[in-house]
Amino acid sequence: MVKVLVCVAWPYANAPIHLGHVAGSLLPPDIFSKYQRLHGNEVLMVSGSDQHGTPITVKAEKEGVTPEVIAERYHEINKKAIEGLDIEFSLFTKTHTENHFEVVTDMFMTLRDHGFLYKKGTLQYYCPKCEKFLPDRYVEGTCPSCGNEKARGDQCERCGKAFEGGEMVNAVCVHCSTAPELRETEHYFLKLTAFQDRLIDWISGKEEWKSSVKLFTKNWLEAGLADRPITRDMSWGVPVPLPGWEDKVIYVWFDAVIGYLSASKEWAKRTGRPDAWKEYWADPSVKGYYFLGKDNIPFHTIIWPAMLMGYGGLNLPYDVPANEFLTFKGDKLSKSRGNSIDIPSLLKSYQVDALRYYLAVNMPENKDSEFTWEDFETKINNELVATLGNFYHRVLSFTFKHFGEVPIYHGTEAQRREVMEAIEKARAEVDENLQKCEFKRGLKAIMDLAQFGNRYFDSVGPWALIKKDREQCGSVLYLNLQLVQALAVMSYPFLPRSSEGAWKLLGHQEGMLNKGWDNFAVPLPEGQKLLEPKPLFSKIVVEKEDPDAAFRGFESLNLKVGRIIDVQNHPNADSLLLMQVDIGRKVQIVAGLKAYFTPEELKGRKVVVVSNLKPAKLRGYESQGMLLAAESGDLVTLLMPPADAEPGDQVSSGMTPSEKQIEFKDFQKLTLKIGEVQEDGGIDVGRKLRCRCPPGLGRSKVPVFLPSPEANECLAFFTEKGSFITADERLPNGATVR
RNA sequence: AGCGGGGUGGGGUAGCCAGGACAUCCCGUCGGGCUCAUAACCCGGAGACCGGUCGUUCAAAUCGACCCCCCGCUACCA
Repeated sequence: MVKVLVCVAWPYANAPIHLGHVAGSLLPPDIFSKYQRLHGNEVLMVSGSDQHGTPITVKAEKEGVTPEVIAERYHEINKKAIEGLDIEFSLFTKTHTENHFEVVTDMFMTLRDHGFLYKKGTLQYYCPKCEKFLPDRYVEGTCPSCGNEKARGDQCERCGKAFEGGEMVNAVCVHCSTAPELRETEHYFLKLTAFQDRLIDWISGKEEWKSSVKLFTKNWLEAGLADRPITRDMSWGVPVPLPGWEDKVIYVWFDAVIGYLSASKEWAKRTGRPDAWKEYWADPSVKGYYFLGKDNIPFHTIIWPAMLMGYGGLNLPYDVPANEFLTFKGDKLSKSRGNSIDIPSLLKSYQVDALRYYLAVNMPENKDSEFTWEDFETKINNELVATLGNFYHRVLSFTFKHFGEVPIYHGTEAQRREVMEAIEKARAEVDENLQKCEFKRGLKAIMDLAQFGNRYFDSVGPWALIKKDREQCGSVLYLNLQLVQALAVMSYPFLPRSSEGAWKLLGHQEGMLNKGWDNFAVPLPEGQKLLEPKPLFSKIVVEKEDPDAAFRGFESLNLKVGRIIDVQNHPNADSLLLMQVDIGRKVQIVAGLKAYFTPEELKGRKVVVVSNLKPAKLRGYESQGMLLAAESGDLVTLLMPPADAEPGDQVSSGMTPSEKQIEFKDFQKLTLKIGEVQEDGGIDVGRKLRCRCPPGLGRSKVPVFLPSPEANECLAFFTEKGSFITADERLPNGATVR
């Protein structure tokens, strides 16, 4: 019996967790821990909600509530979702607790005593009336560079100039409009640079780490570490435990990783053995596993180890089996089909084990994987139900019907050995892979055994034997039941419900966990009464796709007719133009068109604008949309709205454009091309496509939307008045629009 | 554009770090079998010149160079 520490990345408490969290960082440690417990090992598995930091205060301000309200709300939601998925923590706590504050304080003070923290002063705005330092986003003033009167503390949103302390003109506090004064404020910094060499040494010994994790860490270390500030001027967080620092808190990234330790201590207190945590942290033979997504790697392979080195006496991570991401391209479609991807509604529609199976079999262990409803449906129905579920059920129901109990075994040892060897082979493979945190392979070994079971059942043909030789039939069923038992035990880490279900149907009184991992090889007690079996898994039906689904992607774009009012050169970039465009309201757009147009050519032109693009700063100036242009080699032309179009007209193409903002990268995924209208109403974009458009298109070049790059159908652009957007006749068919 | 990861039969994947005999497995597909089982199960077939080009080697999916495409982060991408 050994002890194992399992640490799970702390979900941030400003939103509900989604399937990506589950597949990436929650399910893997649960499988691992269940496996370890089945082996009789003692597992301490901890995590909790990461509740501090600015995103939570911002959300709280928006809703007009305190940060606690937000942090607690999502803590509860997420805790429930995790429990619903049968993921069992020793403790799933949160960071806004007295215990956590104490542990963070201890870490802070110890690192400070050991000389790994130092103070550094910076100039920052201070409001004399509110009597506090103002975080950057709480200061407004006039930008000295572009004259924008609504510039914020650190940077002007219009021209993007970054301010040094005090550069902004007429700064005011956004709360009370008092002019703030500049004061020197101090912050603590973690001396990461001091650990660089030790970390490099430590990493080099990590043969068992995934190559991606190790390589990423190595590159980061070789690029050189920088000391990082670990305190901030705000009030939501862990207070800095020093006199005179009452208005500051510990930076969230510093406090959150300490959660592993504080949760372990909290767990120990709760179990009534306050020192029990040391068994997992101070005994060098105990391995600590940290499960997280790839975005979190440096915190667990560099920063947290550095903190632990600086603190002293505690174990560093043994393995960090970080996963990639589970993505959902079908997310939008899923909503239109009445399927939602959030966990509570998934749990309402599908069995927990079905979800766990799909997420495990599709786990992003080595590269991003994608959740699709179609794949979900086929994997559940054709693998989980058809292979494993069917084997359980055909064996249990046939035996129950004809014997009602575990039959007596009259067969030969050779016959028994054939089955036991298959079981042993699967056992060895599952052991080998789960110990290395290779979950997909482990699951595959289980499914292979289920397949062996089906083959075996077929080969011995109990349905024929029962008519000829009841005794012999009982013997082969006995061996099949033995396989069922082995599968039940082995699959427990992945599929705990059905596993225990099968275990009970075999008539066992004692719980599986008590019996433990090795028990699946033990002979079943002959004569043990079976329970009446019912199928452990059911097939699922995912609703049919909506016929318009192909064009839903177009709805994510909110296109409007605009008129360019003013154009200036971007003061700070070679290729960018800065323009004001009327799209019913006035927006500023930054476009990389300087090489193709002069400001005079553009002024006054009607254009097509993506109006719901998420604003972004380009070389400092905010761009609140984008002009659609077609390009082919050196030829770049703007799309042309029809004569009757007015600024603000919707280019809806008969769909319902979304009001939601679209990320630029998502916009880039859409396929927009130039095509030529054919006699028969089709459109040639280099190859011929059917066009989903109303009549009235002349023979001309037009922009079209394709549901996918390979689609054979497209949608032309037309306004709410029904007139078409066109494009320059010189463009070749298939030119791209962006 | 820079950095990292990836491109393997229709879809999804293993193998690649430690090159070598028929390129793995799942799904789908085609043909057959069975009828205990949730039209589930079992057997067999078809289907891949392992993104492209060039190189190293007796031998490359596996090593190297260059190029193309996808994904993530970063950026004077809008």
